Amino acid sequence: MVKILTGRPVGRPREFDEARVLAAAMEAFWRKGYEATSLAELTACTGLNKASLYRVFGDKHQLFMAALKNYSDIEFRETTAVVSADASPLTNLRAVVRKVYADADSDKGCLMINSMVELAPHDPAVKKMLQGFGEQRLHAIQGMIVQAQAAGEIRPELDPQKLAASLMIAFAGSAAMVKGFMPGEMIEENLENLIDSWT
Amino acid sequence: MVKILTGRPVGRPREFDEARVLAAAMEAFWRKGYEATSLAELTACTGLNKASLYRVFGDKHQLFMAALKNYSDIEFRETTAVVSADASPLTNLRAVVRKVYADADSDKGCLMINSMVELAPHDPAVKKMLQGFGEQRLHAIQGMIVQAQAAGEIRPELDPQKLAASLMIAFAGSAAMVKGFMPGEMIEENLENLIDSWT
DNA sequence: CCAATTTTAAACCGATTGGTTACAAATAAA
DNA sequence: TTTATTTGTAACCAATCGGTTTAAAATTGG
Repeated sequence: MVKILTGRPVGRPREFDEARVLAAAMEAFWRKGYEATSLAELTACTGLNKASLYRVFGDKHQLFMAALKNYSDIEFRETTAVVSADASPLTNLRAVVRKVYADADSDKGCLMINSMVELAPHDPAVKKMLQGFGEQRLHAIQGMIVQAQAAGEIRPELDPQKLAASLMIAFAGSAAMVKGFMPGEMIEENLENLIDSWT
Repeated sequence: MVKILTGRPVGRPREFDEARVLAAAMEAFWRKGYEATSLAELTACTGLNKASLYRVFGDKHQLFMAALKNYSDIEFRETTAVVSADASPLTNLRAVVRKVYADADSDKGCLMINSMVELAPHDPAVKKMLQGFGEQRLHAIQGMIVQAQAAGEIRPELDPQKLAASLMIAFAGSAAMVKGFMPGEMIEENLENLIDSWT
């Protein structure tokens, strides 16, 4: 017997959009952190009840991991999207910097940095996932720096690996400071100055 | 009737040292964060039972605030202690930088940065306290930079306020990155390079 | 010794936590 | 129309949460 592929699955159709639910959960974790976000809040902001949430996403920790991955995917996709083929490498790097700090401008900061601070030391799964995301970004930034050096826009004697690391640290610091201490403009200016010091 | 001042207070003598208890609580919050540290863990690591803990320090939030202030006091005192009268301003600044990143070298990071990320956006009392600690450090660093410029050790055209801000951001980023992504040596090198770029 | 005072220990508290189960509703396939 | 399958709702669960109360133990002062 060959199974007929009708577009519709058997059983009662679900009344929610999986992507929207994940986005709502991500927003909650982003705003309040993992521990401080209760299942009750999650059901409230997603509109789903616990049972549905569990069947689709697993437990709270699995849902969090999915939300974290979702955040990284979106952030990385949107950030790489700002580089344009006809711009100079340095111009593109500046665009990426602007995008990154614009994302973390609200007092929510960056979900990846928030999670690294709150969870990484005692949550191996989160730590491993974040290390992957970090490597991905470190290499992407390093690649852009190498290109800019080839184009003569960044001083060639500077080590691309070290520059990339310093930019990552500045990103992390920005995401932390914006949550309680420094105004966005001060952070923006600092990032611009950092890039300027490379030229 | 004049009250006689005998050294010993009336009533049953307490069996614990207040400073040691606060240090133990601080350590717990530092390692696991505010939300993830339960009263049960606090009683376990301090040795006190809930009733004693509450009578002496108030509720969990008050205890946390005391622990946070304790952390800041200790860190600031120890850091300023490394500056020596006979060293050059820049040498002292380098010593401070080494001390700061040495403190955050473990994967516990820095309790102030941890708290800023976890709590500041939705805890006004914590946010206000951290802003105070931040201003204190910003001014101290800025003062050292001005001194170093007067001594001709840092380029005079650089804005001391901006340099101090960039160092604070680098500190915050270091404290975040050490918790899950970057090895201590990479962070150390980055901070050294930052200071070098000012000379 | 007795009264006042303070600390300790443990039982106790309602509320909330993350998580499950039982069942009715809604659909496709037969 | 019946059966299988999946979803949504809500009641339910034990464990833990932060916090309080009660009473015994230990001290000073009279």
